[in-house]
Parts: sequence; structure tokens; C-alpha cells
Amino acid sequence: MPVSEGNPGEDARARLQRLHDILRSRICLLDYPPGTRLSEEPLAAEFGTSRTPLRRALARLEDEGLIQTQHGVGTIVTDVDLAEMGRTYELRRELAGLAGRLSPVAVTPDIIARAHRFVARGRALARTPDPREFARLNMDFFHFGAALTENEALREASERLYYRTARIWLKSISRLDLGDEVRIFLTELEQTAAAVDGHDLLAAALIRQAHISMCEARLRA
Amino acid sequence: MPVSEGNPGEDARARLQRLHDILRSRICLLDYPPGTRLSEEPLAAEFGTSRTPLRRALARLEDEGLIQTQHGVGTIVTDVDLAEMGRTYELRRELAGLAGRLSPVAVTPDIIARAHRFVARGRALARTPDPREFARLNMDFFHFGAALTENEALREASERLYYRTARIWLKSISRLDLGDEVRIFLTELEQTAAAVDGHDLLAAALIRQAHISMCEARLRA
DNA sequence: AAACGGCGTGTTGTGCACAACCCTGACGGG
DNA sequence: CCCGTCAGGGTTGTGCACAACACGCCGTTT
Repeated sequence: MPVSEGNPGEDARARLQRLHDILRSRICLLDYPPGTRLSEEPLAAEFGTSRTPLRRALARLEDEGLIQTQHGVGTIVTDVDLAEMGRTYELRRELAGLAGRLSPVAVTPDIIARAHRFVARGRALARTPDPREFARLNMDFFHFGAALTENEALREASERLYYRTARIWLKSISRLDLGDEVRIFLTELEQTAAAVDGHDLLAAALIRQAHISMCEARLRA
Repeated sequence: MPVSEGNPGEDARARLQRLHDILRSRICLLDYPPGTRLSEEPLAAEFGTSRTPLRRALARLEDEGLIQTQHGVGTIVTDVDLAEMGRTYELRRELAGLAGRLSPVAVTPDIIARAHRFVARGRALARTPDPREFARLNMDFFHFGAALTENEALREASERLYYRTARIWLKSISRLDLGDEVRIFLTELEQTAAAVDGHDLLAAALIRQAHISMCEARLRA
């Protein structure tokens, strides 16, 4: 059982970030599937705080559209309908392309090494497919891709959209063939690593764009 | 003196929206210039609430990057440095273009009428230029443009970015020639109205894109 | 005169108690 | 049998008091 005890010497801002990230992760990894009712008191107890700081984290999640609170009822994990998902995916696709054109970072050996580590992780996953590990790898890889642009605003917007749709994707994995999805994703990782090898972040962005587009098409089917 | 008294029969969500919008407007209209220290207690008193609901609104503003709170010091209205502004403008420009391609709305007579009302307001402003009225018109026109796409995610992202940079623009107006700026903006309004007349939202988006680009260049000078 | 230390004031952060509210289920009347 | 009513439990929203913190002022010391 994962315990998230408090951290005595922790700054208020750091704690907010921690609570927010943990809760967001749980929502997007479907530990809290859409429709789940989160109660403030038990959550606060789990994190070793009172309701007040917890509510600050919930407020951010609500502004991000991941939960919705109703007075007297509870805070419910939101769901995403197909129409909204389609538009969000469209925008995500466009932003991914922008990442290659707007302030791409300089490719360092560290970046190349990280790209290849993702390929290794992808291959390991292909040997023993697991939905949750798949989701985690996908999330990590998203952050890797976001770090390829220096445009802070673009990163922030992409991240918002990603976390908004990540759940839908994981929820549909069961409908699709997990092995196929893993193989497709591994291809994306390999192609990206090759592009990064050639210091071509525009290509990396286009690859990502293409895969987002194809992924959305598979989800829609 | 503008009084913002409470509204007895008001829902919590509606009040949050109201407080947030008012404060955001004040920040972006430079009623609270960058560096201003906002105090929670007086603000809460002005809005007829306690600190708790006010803090909820401030939390959203902080997540949007418009203010920054420091324990024991105060909540300070943020400033935007030139480098960040440049990247944000880049992204705004791209998103404006996207608005013409991603789910544009159907052009109705109402939309056309509104476009022409903006032209009328612009002409009135050109006769008696005023920085604050200029800013207000610009803000209203932005919302008009955002309403031209049905892509909710795109609207939200654009709005975030707009309010993030609106201050910089108004702050620089004094450096530039107000009359020139008003005339340029009037041109944008007229061109947009013409595009809308022809039911061509793609053109409207491209016009906006061009003007954002030129505006950024003037700011940078 | 300059440097240092402590204290007072003002600010945001936290915890707690209570208000406002919604849902469920039982109960009674039609 | 059905429907309306009401009470109870559980949840989020609010207000308030206090803790934690930063900064400037002033007296003291060197």
C-alpha cells in the first residue's frame, strides 16, 4: 500500500506541487477512474495535512478540468466525451508540431542518451506488456518530448492538454489490442530516437504529430 | 469609486468566477500594475466575503501566472520579461492561425453584426483615443475572435495566453504612439469585418495572425 | 559612526468548527 | 400501490483564530 506521509521541513509551494502531482497521476493512471468520488477528509488524512492545503490542490485540479466539486455532494473525477476529446486531440497534434518549430532546444548527448533509454524501456515493455507500465512510459515520454522546446508557454499548454486526455487513452486500451499498441508505441520511440540522433527535432515533432493523429483515429474506431 | 458589493443569492461557483474575472481585469488594465501588493483582507472586505473565497480566486490567478504569493510578504502582481513575452507571442500567433482551421463556427448574421459593431467602436476610439478604452476594446475583440472556433480547448489556451501578455502591451502603449496604434487596430477591425462578411473565418484568422506578429515586432522595438 | 540583535507589525498559511447543501430512505397519507 | 414529506448522515463551502514567516525600526554595543 502506497503511503504518502507528510514531509516536516516542506515548503507550502512544494507540498502543493506534490499533492497536485500525486492526485493528477492517480487520476490519469485510473487509480481514480472517472466518476470516482474523492472525499477531502480521508485524503487530507492520508497526506498528513488538514483539509485546507488539500483543497488548494483540488482547486488546481478543478481549474484543469480533471475533477468537479459540487456543494453537498462531493468532488467527482470528470469524464471526457468523444466530441471534446476529438478537438483536444486536434489541438494536441498541432502543438506537437509547433514544438519542432518554436524554440527547439540544442540536442545534447544527454538528450540522445535519454531517447535511447526510452527505446530500451519500450523493448522491455514489448516483452511483458502491462497497461499500467505502458501508461507510465507514455507519460514519461510525453515529458521528454515537452522538454524538447524552450517555449515555456507551449510546454505548459501541451501538458494541460495531455493530462486532460491521458485517461481516455488508458481507458480505451482494454478495448484495443495491448500488444499492437505497445508495438506501435515502440516504433514511435525508435523513430524519435533516430531523429534525435540526427539532431533533427523538427522530424521528432512531426513523428509525434503523426502518431498523435493515428492514435486518435484508433481511439475513435 | 467602483464598489463591488456582494450578491446575496449567489452561487459559490458564480462568485469565484466573478472575483476572478474582476481581479484579472484589474491586473490586465493596469489598475494593479506589476509589482503591486494585493492584501487579502482589504480585498475580501471590498467584495463582502471572508478571506477564504477570495483566496480561492487568488489561487486561480496564481496558477495562471498573473500573481505570485509569498508567505509573510504578500501577493505580488507579476511582471513579464521580454524573452518570455516573445515566446508567448509566438504561440499566440500560431494559435490564432489554428482558430481558422480547427472547427470554425458557422457565420451567422449576429456574428457579422458584432464584427461591424467593433468597427464602429474602433472608429469612435480613433476620434478620441484613450489608452484604457483601447485596452477594453482590444480585450472585447479578443473574446469575439476566440468565439469564432468551437474548439473549447483552443479557446481556453488562447485566453490563458492572451491574459498573460495583455499587460505588457498596455504598458508599452505609452512608449508608442497611441494614435498610430489605434489606427492600426482599426485597420485590423475593418479587415476582420470584411473577412467575416465573406464568411471566411480562415482569412479572419490569418489577419489576426499577421497583426499579432506585427504587434509583437512593434513592442520589441 | 557603524554594525548587530531583538522586537513589533503586517502578511500569508493552517486548522478547526460550523453553515449550507444534497441525497437516501423511511414513513404516512391518499 | 404511489407519492409527498421529513429527518438523518455525509459532503463541500465559509468564517475565524492562530501559527509561521518576512521585513523594517530602534536601541544597544563596539
